[in-house]
Amino acid sequence: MSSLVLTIWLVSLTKRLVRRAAQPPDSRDRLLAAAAARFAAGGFAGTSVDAIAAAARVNKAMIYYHFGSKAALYREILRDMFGAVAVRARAAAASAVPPEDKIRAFVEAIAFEADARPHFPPIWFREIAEEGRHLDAATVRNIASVVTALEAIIKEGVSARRFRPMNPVLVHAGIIGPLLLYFASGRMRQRLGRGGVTGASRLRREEIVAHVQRVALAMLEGRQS
Amino acid sequence: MSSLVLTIWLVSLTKRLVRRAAQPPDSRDRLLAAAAARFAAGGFAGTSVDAIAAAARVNKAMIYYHFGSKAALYREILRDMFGAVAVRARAAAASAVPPEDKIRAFVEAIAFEADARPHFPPIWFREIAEEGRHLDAATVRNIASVVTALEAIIKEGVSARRFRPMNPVLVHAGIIGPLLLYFASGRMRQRLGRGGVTGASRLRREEIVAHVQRVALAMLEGRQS
DNA sequence: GTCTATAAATAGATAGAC
DNA sequence: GTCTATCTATTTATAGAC
Repeated sequence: MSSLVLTIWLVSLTKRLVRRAAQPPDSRDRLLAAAAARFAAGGFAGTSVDAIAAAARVNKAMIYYHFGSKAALYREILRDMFGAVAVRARAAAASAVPPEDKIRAFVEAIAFEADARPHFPPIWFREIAEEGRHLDAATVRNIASVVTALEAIIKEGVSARRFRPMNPVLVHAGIIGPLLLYFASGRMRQRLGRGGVTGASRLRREEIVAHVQRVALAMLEGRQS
Repeated sequence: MSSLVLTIWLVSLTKRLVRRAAQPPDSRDRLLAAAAARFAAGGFAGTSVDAIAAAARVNKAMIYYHFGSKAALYREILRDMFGAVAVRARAAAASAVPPEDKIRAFVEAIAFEADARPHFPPIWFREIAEEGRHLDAATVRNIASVVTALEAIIKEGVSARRFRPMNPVLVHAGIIGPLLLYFASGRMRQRLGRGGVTGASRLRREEIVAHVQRVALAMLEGRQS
């Protein structure tokens, strides 16, 4: 490697490090993280740009500098969120394992994203309630591809005579519904637990994931009607 | 029946009919109905009192006359909603049928309320996402009693050696999650259906209810690990 | 019970200096 | 890229006439 190239690379690295030292995470990333958390807790309408800027400890005008509008910032979060879920769901469908394991991997994929992006379950719930008013065409395609990935797994299982045919949307609801409910309701469950509901605060992540995996497989393997 | 009683009854009936003719449903009821629909579609923060008043075709000041504030109007809707669900869930648990039928009745109770109050699934989703910020103590008790009713059914089934012991919150999530998702996502499913997702617009109410009933019973009867 | 007018606070967004 | 100051529209809520 020529010393010129090395020098250029060193200079650019130094610049980046200096910038990071001055304002640790990039203001754009800080805004994305803060906005995701605030939108999850308060919804699009319930979250002001002032609140986002304060949570990110960034000047409000930076939202308009980076994203152009509050709505565009929100769309960016939706795109990232559903994009990541779609990638992981497609990966589960494409892996080289038996269909039963693909169903388990699909369930785990949703749970993984709920852990990686805690804003994802509440925001998904809100978007459902809102009838997808904020979703752009690309995001709708991503959501559709999650269901399509599940459909492909089911079809494969049916071809291999291990599953019986089922409406993929029905299976999807049986998986996504309980999982999102669990991940989005942490605080609510604790409140119910203090109110005397047995097992509300005790329910663990591995239990619900295993439960949803068993339920989905039991239905697909069709041991009852 | 004395003619005096008859006359009093006729006069009161006439008064009511005249009032109804002048302003068909009571302005209070119109506001409650309009607010429920708007809060479901837009959330608490996303719905203005102007929008509610316009939808109810009632003057905005009537909201403050009848309810005192936007928040109090919203709480009134939550109280009615969760009160009705709790009553119906407890009725399912208290009926004189075998535990299997009580589970089926519990599922049907949720579905019945989702039909009777279409604002109920989206608003429940929103309250979960919001971590129950708008819920007063009475409403939290009502929600808890829904889970408690389910717990009583499970315990009865366990005593009768027909169910195995299960965390009621887990069973609850498996029932409520898919049901709310189905009832809240009508428009979203149609959009996915147009986007090419198989069976998205085809899925019928009776299918999902029967599915959730079977799933809950399969888990409780414990034919697999 | 119903309505108009308006107060008071907060919202999203922009201009322009640095 | 960052910040201050500010414009404009909208928000919840109330006062007071009818």
